[in-house]
Amino acid sequence: MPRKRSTSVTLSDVAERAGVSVATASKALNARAEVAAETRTRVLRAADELAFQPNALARGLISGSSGTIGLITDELGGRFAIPILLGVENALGDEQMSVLLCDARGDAIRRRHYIRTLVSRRVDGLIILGDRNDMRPSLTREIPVPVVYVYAESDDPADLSVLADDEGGARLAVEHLVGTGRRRIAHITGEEGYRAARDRATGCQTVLREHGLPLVGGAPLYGEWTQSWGRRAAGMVLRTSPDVDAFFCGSDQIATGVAETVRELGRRVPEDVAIVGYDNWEVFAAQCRPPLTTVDLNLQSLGATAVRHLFAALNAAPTGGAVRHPGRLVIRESTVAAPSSRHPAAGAEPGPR
Amino acid sequence: MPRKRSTSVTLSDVAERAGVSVATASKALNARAEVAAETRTRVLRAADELAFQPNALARGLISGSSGTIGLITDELGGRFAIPILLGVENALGDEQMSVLLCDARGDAIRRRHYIRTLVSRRVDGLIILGDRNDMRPSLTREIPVPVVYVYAESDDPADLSVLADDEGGARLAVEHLVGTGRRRIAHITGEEGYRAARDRATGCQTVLREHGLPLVGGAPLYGEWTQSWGRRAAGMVLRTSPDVDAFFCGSDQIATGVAETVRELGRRVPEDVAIVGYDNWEVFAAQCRPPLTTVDLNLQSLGATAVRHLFAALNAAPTGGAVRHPGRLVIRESTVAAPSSRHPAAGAEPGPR
DNA sequence: CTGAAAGCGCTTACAG
DNA sequence: CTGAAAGCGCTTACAG
Repeated sequence: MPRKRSTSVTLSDVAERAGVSVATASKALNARAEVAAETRTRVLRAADELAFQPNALARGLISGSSGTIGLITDELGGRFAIPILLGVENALGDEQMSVLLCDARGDAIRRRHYIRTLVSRRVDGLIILGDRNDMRPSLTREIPVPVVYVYAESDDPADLSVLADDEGGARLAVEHLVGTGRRRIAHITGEEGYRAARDRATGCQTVLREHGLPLVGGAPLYGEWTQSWGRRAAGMVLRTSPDVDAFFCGSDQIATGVAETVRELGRRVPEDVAIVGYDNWEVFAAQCRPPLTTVDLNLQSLGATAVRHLFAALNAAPTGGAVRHPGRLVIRESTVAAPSSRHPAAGAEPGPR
Repeated sequence: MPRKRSTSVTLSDVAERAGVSVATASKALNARAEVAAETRTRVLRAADELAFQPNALARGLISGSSGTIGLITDELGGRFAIPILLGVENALGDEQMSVLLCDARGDAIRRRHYIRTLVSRRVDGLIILGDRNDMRPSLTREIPVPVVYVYAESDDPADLSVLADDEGGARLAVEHLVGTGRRRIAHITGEEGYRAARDRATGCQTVLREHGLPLVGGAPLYGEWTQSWGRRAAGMVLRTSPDVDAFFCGSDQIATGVAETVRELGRRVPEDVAIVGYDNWEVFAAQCRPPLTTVDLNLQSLGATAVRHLFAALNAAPTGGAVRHPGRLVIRESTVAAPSSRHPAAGAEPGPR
């Protein structure tokens, strides 16, 4: 419990210094029309000299709105929460809103506790940020303010959920592969338990079917979201289907592992085998040998979209349903040879700086 | 601007339903002593039935304290902010405090704006979270509440800064290498402009000097914080100093690159060459071939420490100075051969699941 | 043990 | 154009 705060400058301090009433001071500072220009200047100067900062708590009490949004995350540590969070925070800043951050760590008790706290703090709305694109139980019933689910879908169709468009992202990737002449494409991805993995596989298979192409190996290779799974799976595919000419991978980590094995088994990327990752996680995608073509989920803009929907719900009747936010393809050298590659031999490392 | 909120349940609703005054209701809910047990039960039941949540804004107005802490980050996207943030958020939760999160994106204008906003919201204290351990200008003068700097040091010695102990971390790493018999140690690290890089180099060189050992190559190899720099630098060292028997790296990313090159040039890790990373960034450290021994900065507990110091400052006269938070060594197979390594040949990949 | 009253810092009709 | 008054939802001396 903090010690009693040193009293800060208050509106009546400003009013006194400007020689007006607090009512007039308030109007002057809030740029209401009915204040004489000269009076306003005086008040503004006084406020400035005293470094007056209006008490947002008092304002909130009156307006019934705190100017804050609660953001409850499942797992901040994951690699999806942060970009989304950044998009949310940025979009809220434009609206003079602040974000109260709570990390529930995937614990239902904690989540409940945080919801109570945030309601008590009179947040104007709530964003529930999931750690995977999957379905999850609605929490809206216990929350008296508008709620938007992000990177997780509420199981109540009356709730609004903003999701990454995994099927669409996979389409972009595989269409790119087909468009650059690949015909023997395999799909190595993460755990089948993730809807994201299944949706990407669906998008991949749909495109192949549209082009009358087979999926090498006959089925997606589900496994783990790790480089080591990428290495192993690539080894299996290269052994059983040596004519494979492209890998579409469920993540950049997997793609990095795939690239290592392809390289070690003596195939050239992209000349012999193309590789596409997913996530555009720079530390992997840009540092892979060669750098990875990959799908960027546009997570920041997904976060901003969520905020836009939340504001719509604050101002009007909320709408439900799932919004799929599109990704984009980032093309690097793992699918298309660099314009001026001096040494076609693998292993050429770019120079410093 | 949100629409006028649907009026929420208020203390007088509770009081009315319980048949008491708001004053009594307040006392009952706050567990003050001077309330009859029977009255309290009645009030609590009424509050429960109405799902009453006290208005934190009103409470804050009275107490002069909002029960929130402002957290201003430089770059949430970096890999250090999140673990620290988690530690901070968790420690604050234990104290019933919420965190208002603002990402300044390294922009001084934004930072100023956020400081004003947070002061206006009457945060009880502020945490300034840097994106590198370096020195930076103090902001304390413009902030009327206690401030703690984390993962960045204020240039005003009267301010309190909590930093990662990079020199100590490097000592742990190099002492481990020396202790396991390495004598020809090289140091490959990131940009010299980072104090973290320089401090780690200092720690490394100090330990070597204490043991009368040379630094292979004569000086630390400063470069970039990337795998590709690790690959290049390792190639250089192996060419010019083929008797090198260990690499201490400034990051796990660099170490990953080093491991790749060492492997490709036919040396075994750890038999011929040991590698130590820095950061314990799991997606790199655990997925490296072989998994990396590395220094964990204990960032979560660093965040908790910062909160502890902030609370001390809230309750008493603040103290200044820089606190160095210790890291710890995480030992994996890049320095010590696994107990039962069946195939000493490189490339053995662990099984699935 | 209970309740009426004052007040936290501000805004907003409403008189003047 | 300005200011006195009421009120946002709560807590806290202070009477009773």
